[in-house]
Amino acid sequence: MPPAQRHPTMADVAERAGVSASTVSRTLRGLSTVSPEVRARVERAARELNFAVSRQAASLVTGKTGVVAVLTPTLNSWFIGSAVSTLGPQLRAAGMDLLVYVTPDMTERADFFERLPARRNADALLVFSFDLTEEETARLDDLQMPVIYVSQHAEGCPSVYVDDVEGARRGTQHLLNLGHRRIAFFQTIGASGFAFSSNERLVGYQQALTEAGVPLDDDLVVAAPVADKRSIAEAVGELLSLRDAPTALFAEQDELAASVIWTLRKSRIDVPERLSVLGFDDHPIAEWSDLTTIAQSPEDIGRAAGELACSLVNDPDADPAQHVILPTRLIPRGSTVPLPDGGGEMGGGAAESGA
Amino acid sequence: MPPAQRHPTMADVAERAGVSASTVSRTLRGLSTVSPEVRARVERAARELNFAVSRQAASLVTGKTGVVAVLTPTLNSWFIGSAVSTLGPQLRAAGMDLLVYVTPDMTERADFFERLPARRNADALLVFSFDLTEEETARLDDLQMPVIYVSQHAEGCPSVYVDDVEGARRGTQHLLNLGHRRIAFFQTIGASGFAFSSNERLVGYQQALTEAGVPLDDDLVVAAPVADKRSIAEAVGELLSLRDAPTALFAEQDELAASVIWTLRKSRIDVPERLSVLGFDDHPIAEWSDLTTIAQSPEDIGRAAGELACSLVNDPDADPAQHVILPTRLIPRGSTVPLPDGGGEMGGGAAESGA
DNA sequence: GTGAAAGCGCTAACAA
DNA sequence: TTGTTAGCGCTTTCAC
Repeated sequence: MPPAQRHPTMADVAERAGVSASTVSRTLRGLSTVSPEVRARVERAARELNFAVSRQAASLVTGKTGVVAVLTPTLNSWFIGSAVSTLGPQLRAAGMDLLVYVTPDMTERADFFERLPARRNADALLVFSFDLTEEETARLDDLQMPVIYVSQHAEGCPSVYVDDVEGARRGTQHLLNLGHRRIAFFQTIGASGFAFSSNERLVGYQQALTEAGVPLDDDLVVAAPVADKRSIAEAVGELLSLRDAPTALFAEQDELAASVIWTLRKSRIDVPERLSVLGFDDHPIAEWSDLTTIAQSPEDIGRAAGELACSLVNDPDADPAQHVILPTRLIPRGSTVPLPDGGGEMGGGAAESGA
Repeated sequence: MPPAQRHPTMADVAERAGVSASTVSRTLRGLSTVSPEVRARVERAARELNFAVSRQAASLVTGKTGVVAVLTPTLNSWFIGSAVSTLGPQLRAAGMDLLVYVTPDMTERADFFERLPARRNADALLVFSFDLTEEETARLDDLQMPVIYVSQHAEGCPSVYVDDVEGARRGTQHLLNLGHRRIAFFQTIGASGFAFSSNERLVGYQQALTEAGVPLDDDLVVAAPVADKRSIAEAVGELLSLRDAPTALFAEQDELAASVIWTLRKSRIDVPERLSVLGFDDHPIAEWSDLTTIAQSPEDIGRAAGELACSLVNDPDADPAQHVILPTRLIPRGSTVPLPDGGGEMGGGAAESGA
């Protein structure tokens, strides 16, 4: 019987089952080279002793830690929270643990990059931080382990992200199909570095307009910080006072779109009657605000990232620069309506409503 | 020079610095028994080799993993996300890593409790899951490591939570001070198990009424699931159609309060003119909705939990059943106003507005 | 199919 | 102040 105040070891289990430690190890790892009866004895002994394998000891000899690390500025975000919440069970199913490095400000981040604690304590790193400097990225390149970029494209590195261009294109087409021709685009400024998606979405918007033969107009592209209601109100005001004011507005994110709607309603400007508003993300606020939006699924992204991590860790000849690009999906809600005099849906509309 | 495709070990550093591995170990752990010059040599060698200590190997001999684990049903929640986001840096500062076990559904949770992977892979466990069964709690009691309950009271175990009774009492007093006498209380049903807080808040509400000599009225206490707008609307409808309808409503959580406001406004019932609404939590939606609320700080809770964990791990004679009870704070906003004919603030009001 | 022995990278006790 | 030695709990040859 093992000492009371200590965790039982394989030796304890071995003794109890009347076998050697090697056999216990083989049994518990499910190697088939163990006879059924011995296996049963070992499993019973392990259960009775409440034995759990020590990752620490195992990793010392295998060289694998059984841990996937996540680097993120925060967990308090719809997107990241959802993605990581999916990631956890996903990794667990593959027998891996999830270690989280939260670096809300520059101090913590600098510390992380200086010590890079992940390097010895994880088999792979998922990067949820969007605004890394070149220097930081370079540091990660030396990491001797798979580094996967989430929700951002990283040249030469594995990454997982949604097709922002295509999503924004489809969203803009939806507005075009509703008869809108003067469509504004509202960007965010200085967000926590979603810059990659931001640009892509603008590109998709421009593509759709160009394809439809609608001229681009710089006056229709405005920007403000998501949290700054004042700037948002001003930008919206400027748009509406244009000689040829927009009849629809595509906000780069749902939170921004919701702010716009809130601003407009406060000024007694009806949405969607006076201005159709389209968002991006399908953030919970979109449903609350009855906002038409282009949905991305953080859960799918988390799952894909987890799969990618596992495959890169376990399969030595997995493509080390694999990109997983996930689709988006238009969710029509009440904030976008046909342009009154414009003629309503002009084809393609029926297909969309299935979403 | 160490082989290319492998992490350098202490032996590599030792060789490079011309000392023994023990000296490297001592240096890197900051033990003072190392001469300044040797220390400098070792540190330089370690830096040049890009060396990081392997927790796995160290823990094998020290018996400590350097890891604090968190058990949570999700990370996609304002409260948990904020708390864990604070916890991360906090632990990092104490040299510990943060491991997260996410168990969104019963399957994962059953698996967690069956294997209890935390037992060999962490020094302490923070429990963010609220609705554990007795059996599960018992299992955690055997865990041979500090288990800290967050946002819930656990008899005989260390825990961290806010003073819900006092918060609700103060909130109710705020409404009483505004002249309200018919004050409804809106509970949530079958939430992910915030049952502990829920009951406490009801108690605080009742206490305040009783102290003020206002009779309790069961008709004024209603309940609905947070997400079920239909039930919420019905419950509110019933309240307003009472012969002696309430003039104020205290919703147990901000999200519920926001739903109530939304419902009322939709039915053209003015808030706060017709009904003052008070929430609890200071969830971001409270600011959005201009909701008076009783704030709790998930950041403070996370921080306190981290401190508690560290002290229990490092200080063998720390009180093993310490409770940290944090205060709440009333945040007056636009959703609560004096009762028109009731006479307005009746003292104590000035003190509150400082919040 | 099973056991014995070596050793993963580190720290702790002891010796110098 | 520093080096030597032993060993943490496990996996992995290699015999049998």
